[in-house]
Amino acid sequence: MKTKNVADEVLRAALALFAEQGYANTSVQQIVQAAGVTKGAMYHYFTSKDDLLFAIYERMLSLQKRRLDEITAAGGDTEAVLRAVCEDVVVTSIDFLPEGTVFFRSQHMLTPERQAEVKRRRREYHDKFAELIARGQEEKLFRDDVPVSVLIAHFFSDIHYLPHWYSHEGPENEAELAAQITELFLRSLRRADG
Amino acid sequence: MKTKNVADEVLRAALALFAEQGYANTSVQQIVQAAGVTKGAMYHYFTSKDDLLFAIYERMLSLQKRRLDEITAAGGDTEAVLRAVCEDVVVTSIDFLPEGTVFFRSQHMLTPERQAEVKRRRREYHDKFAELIARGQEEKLFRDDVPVSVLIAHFFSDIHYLPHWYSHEGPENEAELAAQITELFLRSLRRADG
DNA sequence: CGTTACATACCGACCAGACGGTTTGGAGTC
DNA sequence: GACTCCAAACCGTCTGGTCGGTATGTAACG
Repeated sequence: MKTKNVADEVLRAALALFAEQGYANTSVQQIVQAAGVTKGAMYHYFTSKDDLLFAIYERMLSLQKRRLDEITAAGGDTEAVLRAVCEDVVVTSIDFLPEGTVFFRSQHMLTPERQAEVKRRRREYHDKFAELIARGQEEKLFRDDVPVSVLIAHFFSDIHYLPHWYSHEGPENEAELAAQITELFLRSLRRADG
Repeated sequence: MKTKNVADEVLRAALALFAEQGYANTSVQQIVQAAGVTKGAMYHYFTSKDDLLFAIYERMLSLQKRRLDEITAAGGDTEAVLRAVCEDVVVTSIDFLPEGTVFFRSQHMLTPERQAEVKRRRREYHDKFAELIARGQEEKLFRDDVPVSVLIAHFFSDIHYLPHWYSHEGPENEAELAAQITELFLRSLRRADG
């Protein structure tokens, strides 16, 4: 149990510092100091500074994938499922705002192998998302005059941008915001004639 | 004339390296080496590494603002102006992809004063953009059931995301893509009943 | 035209300190 | 006494930035 606490505390501190100052600009010294442990302790649980960063990615990727799987497994008509997926990922992104900041800003700081791993896992997610849109197109619900890749980028851009502008002090309630963003996306996605 | 070349060459090299490796991960040594000049020459024209970064921001901010001013000055009905503005900023962002990468990724590496300056200039841009949307709302063209701040974020998220997924080798023609993204945005912006 | 006076442009060796990471050693537990 | 867990001292490398010095240009003066 103590084991967990040290490693967790280090990760927590690393996340906060990476989000605030960026990965390359944060020293291992700062991290262990903020976590209240020593370098020896940290290097006992992690093999490198890079390892710390990847642990953050690992957590995010697993979480997102799990939630996507749960929602699609529950089933329902295409637009309802897509709406649920979109709203959920917005809410989740708000709940994990620092993770998002680090996630999108520091990907290029990972070792090439780990970058590839992150890319692979993200593509898995995108592909499953693309399937939903393709299904909607077959059902003549969604437009097909714009490439699916553009439609997907159009949605994920909102997710990506959230950490840059959303403030917990702001007026927006997170569930409400999720509904609004999702509605904007679905509106642009639907056929004009449908 | 020689003066210009050295400073320009340094900026060009810095931009490429910052985009590729990130600001904090790029050394002054690498920059001057890539530019084919010495550190002494560089520090003759720039006062610090930070100065280099800010010069990149300065160029981008000036360019965007100038283009926005030109388009709004030309006039026209609200949706046409907004469409022109949106398409232009997409195209410009594609033309300046490395600048965009650095712009969005390394803002937090600037000194606090310069961060504030960038923020101020960006707000200027946003405010002018917001005016267009407000005008469209008054004319009952655009929806008003979603906060303007959310609508703006919804559009700029696409701009922000471009450097992360757009590839010059890809199938998308830039003007076409600009039209598509703009159309998606406008569709979600218009009143449902209108 | 020769000479002095000064500015601008640039070189590259150099520095102090911070960096990520390693090693050593000891305290606690089984 | 073997093992886990961690503290602290330590190491070689690389960093942004500095500085003494030089090369080139140009303007003024006699």
